[in-house]
Amino acid sequence: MDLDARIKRRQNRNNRPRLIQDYEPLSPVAHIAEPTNRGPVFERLLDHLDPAFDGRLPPNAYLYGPFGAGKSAIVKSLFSHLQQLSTETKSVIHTSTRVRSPSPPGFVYVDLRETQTGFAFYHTVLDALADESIPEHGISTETLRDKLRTVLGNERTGVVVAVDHVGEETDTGELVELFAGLPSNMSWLAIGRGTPEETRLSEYTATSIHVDRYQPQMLVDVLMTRASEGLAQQALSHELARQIANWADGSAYDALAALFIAADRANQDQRTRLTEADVDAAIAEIPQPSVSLGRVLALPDNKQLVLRELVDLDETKRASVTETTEAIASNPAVDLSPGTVKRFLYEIAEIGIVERVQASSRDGKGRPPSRVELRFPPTVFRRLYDLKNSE
DNA sequence: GATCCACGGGAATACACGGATG
DNA sequence: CATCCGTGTATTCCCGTGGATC
Repeated sequence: MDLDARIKRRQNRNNRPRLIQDYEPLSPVAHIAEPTNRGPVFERLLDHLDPAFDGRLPPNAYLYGPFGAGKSAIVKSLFSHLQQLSTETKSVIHTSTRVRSPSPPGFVYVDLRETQTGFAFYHTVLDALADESIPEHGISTETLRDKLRTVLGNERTGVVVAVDHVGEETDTGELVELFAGLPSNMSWLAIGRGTPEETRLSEYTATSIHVDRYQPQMLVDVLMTRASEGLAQQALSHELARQIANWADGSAYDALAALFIAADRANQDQRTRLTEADVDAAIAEIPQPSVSLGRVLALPDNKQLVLRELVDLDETKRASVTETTEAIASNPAVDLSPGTVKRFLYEIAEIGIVERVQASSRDGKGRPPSRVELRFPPTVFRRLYDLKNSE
């Protein structure tokens, strides 16, 4: 928690006891700086990255494990520390008259959820490596790649790129394609869910590191830590945390989503403590299986806008894609043609963020319509979307 | 089959913006 | 400075295909 948050929290205290002090620590897609209880995984990653400390480039590798095991949190945290270290070391070397001390590689983290095209990928990497700002328009992908080659040519040791969420929108073949034609002083750490074999990443990597789901006790710790940062004192009992943890089956994502919804529900009721009914209701709201809100919140703005309207739509307006389209497109807040809204709905369904469910074929002629059902908990999306768009 | 919608791929068009040109 | 050009992205539109009933 940063200082601003601490001060804000003191301010709020004076009004009246507020259950929710801060949504951020409760968010299942926010990663806190130091993930708890993940020491062994850090150690294995550091073993793999060990050559970096001698100024050599580690080979390609693959970190994999189930949904909500903390993979992204671990790598984000680790890479930001390593990058900082790398920058500091380099500046020391620059200002020192003595040479010969090994130059560490650079470390860049790329999330393929936000970086889906080759253009976006090269842009992100380049932006992290170059001091100058990189244009986002009027420049070809090929030019961007050339620039990246040039920058890498000046890197003594090279760069390690963490590529998160391989296998969602971007598969192994596309990953390899992105690195094709780039200098060999660039290696990658892929992160995904599938095993090295089923993703064929074993063909490209020397090392695979597996992350296991959380043990229930670890999840309880995670929940208590987040609750202490985001909620009023004593709002979450140890017993309720245990219930959530047991249900979540090792997924910190699911556990935090449940906590978030339960807290929101209690807050609506003007209570300052969570009850078992809050938790039950929360669990009922989370679809199984569900898709990460990280993916939802990484969609283009207008697609998120369509979803934001969708989650508030009356049940009766959701009977068919056509009806849903009309309801959303007729909203003045949505400046899109009905055709586009419909297109978006189909595309969002195609990638599994909503699911088309065929109506029990009844009256009428022609192909029976289908309605869309959410594959993510609406309460969390609603709050996070509104928070993000109110700033 | 014939007919009626639902779907969804992909072409066409509009757009935003950095850079080049005059 | 005003304008045009090149490029990737967003939006819109078109139309063939899929799947149901009669």
